[in-house]
Amino acid sequence: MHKSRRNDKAAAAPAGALTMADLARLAGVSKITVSRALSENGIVAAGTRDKVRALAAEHGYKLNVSARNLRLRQSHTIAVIVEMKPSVNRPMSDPYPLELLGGIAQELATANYSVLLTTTRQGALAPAVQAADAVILLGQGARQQAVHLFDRLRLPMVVWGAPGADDAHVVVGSDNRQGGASAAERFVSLGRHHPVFLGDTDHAEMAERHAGFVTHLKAYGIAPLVVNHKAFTAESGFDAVRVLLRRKTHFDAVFAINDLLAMGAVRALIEAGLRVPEDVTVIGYDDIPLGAAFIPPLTSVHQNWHEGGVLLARKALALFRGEKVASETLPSRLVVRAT
Amino acid sequence: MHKSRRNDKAAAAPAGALTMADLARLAGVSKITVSRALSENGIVAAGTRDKVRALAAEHGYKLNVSARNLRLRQSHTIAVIVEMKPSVNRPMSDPYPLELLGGIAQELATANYSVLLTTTRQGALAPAVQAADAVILLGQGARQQAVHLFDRLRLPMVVWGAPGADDAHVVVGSDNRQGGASAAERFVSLGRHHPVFLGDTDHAEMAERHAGFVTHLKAYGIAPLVVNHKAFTAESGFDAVRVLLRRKTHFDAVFAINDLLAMGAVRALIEAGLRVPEDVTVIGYDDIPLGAAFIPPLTSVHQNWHEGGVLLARKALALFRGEKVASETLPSRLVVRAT
DNA sequence: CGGTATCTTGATATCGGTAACATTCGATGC
DNA sequence: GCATCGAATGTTACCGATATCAAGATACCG
Repeated sequence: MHKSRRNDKAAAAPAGALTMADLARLAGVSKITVSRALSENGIVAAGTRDKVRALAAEHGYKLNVSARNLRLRQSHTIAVIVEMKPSVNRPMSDPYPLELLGGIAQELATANYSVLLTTTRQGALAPAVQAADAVILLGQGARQQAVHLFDRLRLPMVVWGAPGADDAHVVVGSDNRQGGASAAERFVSLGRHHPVFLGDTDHAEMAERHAGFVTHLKAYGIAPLVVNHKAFTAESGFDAVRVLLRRKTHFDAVFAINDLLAMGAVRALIEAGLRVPEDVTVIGYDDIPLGAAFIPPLTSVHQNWHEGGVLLARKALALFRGEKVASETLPSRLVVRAT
Repeated sequence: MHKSRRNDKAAAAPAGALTMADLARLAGVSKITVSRALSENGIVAAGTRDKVRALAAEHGYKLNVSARNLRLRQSHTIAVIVEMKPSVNRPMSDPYPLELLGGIAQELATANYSVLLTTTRQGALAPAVQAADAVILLGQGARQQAVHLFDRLRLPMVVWGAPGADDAHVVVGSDNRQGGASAAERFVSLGRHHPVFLGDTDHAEMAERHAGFVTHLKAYGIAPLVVNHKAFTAESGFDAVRVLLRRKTHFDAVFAINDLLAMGAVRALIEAGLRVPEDVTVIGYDDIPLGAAFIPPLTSVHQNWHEGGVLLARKALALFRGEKVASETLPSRLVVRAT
């Protein structure tokens, strides 16, 4: 009554400043009883519980998360660090970070956890990141950064990407090697003997696709022509294939490590008067929506990003709980369409 | 020494359990002195400050954010709610939520704020959301939801979208009306007299684009053919144009409210033997990276999402501080390429 | 040299919850 | 009828930081 706290500052933040103590007074019980009544597994008489809950609802009581986190010594928060590098040769057209994010958010929400989002590019990490229970790292060149962060934060960490030799941290990713193999498999089953691999073999994930592709073909005595290509755009795919055609290279199949490259390739082939897939078969990677809407609809290797996000979240939580967690690779599957 | 706290649970969370009190003991000063030494504007002797800071760095001291937030009665957190509706007719290929998110994260980081990410789709909001200092809402059908949330949370809120009649909350969006007008402008300057509008006029933002487009043309006595179209995919753009061609509709320009639609339209035109842009000019909307990589490169209306994110963040913070904040519309601009 | 102004540091209380232990009270057993 | 048990609730003490007010140390003034 006498404490005119309501007149503080903007009265915005402390507006709903109803605490458990207030609620306890209203209900004629003690703080702890209120706490127990509101908590899921508190041992309270049904009558009291209902009364308290009704009162809480009526007055719009909000639990003070900071207080609880402080007392419980945990944050109920997982930090997600997204590497935002709108690099020249890798347009941010990829919907994948957002899909991963969606999966992560969904899974963590069901576990009653919050997602704290941070992007690199901004200099320092938000201070709250170090308070998180665990960290999930998304991004391409994430590897070195990951180690760096790990040392600095000393937090459980899960990384999205290609599993590497260094197993310093848990990695979740889709099976790029198998993806490459499934493309090879299809070429073989179609009787193609002169396939071309189009992509950047220096990139960790792409290297996996390349390895899977080459290895599988080798079993059939087929050695693909590898066109090492740094850029990831449709235009560069178009150009690459045009160069092949101009040189009169003989090939009857193209596996591009990315749908844009594949679409560019298809366009170049058609423009040169070749038929797709009769003369040359083309397989892309990522199965982006545009590929399905492409004309002709693109055959592509699909990755399940949403599920990847869910998995990342689960592993991060498990890691925090001190459970033993292993890296995991998600299967990818070839979606056969018209090319 | 005697407190074997280290053996708690997984020893993961309380591992770096170095508190200010510990640090104070090490430095031979009191807690509050440590607090002041670490805070930016604390009044402490230079010697003490350096000593404390060195000690903190050496032992990897981490500030307990929960404790500070509790004491300071604020969360230093802004909740971002992303409406994730992987609806059939609106593929999540749009990179825009991620770009907005990037802008928001960047701006908030410089203000030393954290981003708490939540998606709809998950039933209940994370409990931490109500602790946030403000809320930013991203998503298409956000409008009704927004009001609902506003009432429930009683938090300052900023919404991304088209400014509507109801000014219950602050809205940031790009100028769809102007975007539509700039497409019209280009058609006029090219001397096109039979333009087609392709898109869903029921959708708030699209309706704005339509209005701008029609209004601008009207000044020149031109009435476009409006093809009301619910879907947002390339395929549906393709189909829509094919229908027009089959009906022998006469038109020399197409304005699609989305790049995918536009690309589908271009494809249909080319397939029908028409030349783009000589016979029919096509303008898309959003200027997605895919469009630039399209063959031929797509002319499109560009929206500055990153800046939009920054603006959303700024307004959310201002709102929290109790400042007067108005809705704002960002200019969009036509990027002329080959179509 | 006494006294006050300034600078630096400290003791204490507090933010809003929850764990651990204590207490009350009715029910049950013998 | 008395002891015992268990359910329901309360008391107290924290979690780790910071604001407030007070006190000690040092410098400066006439």
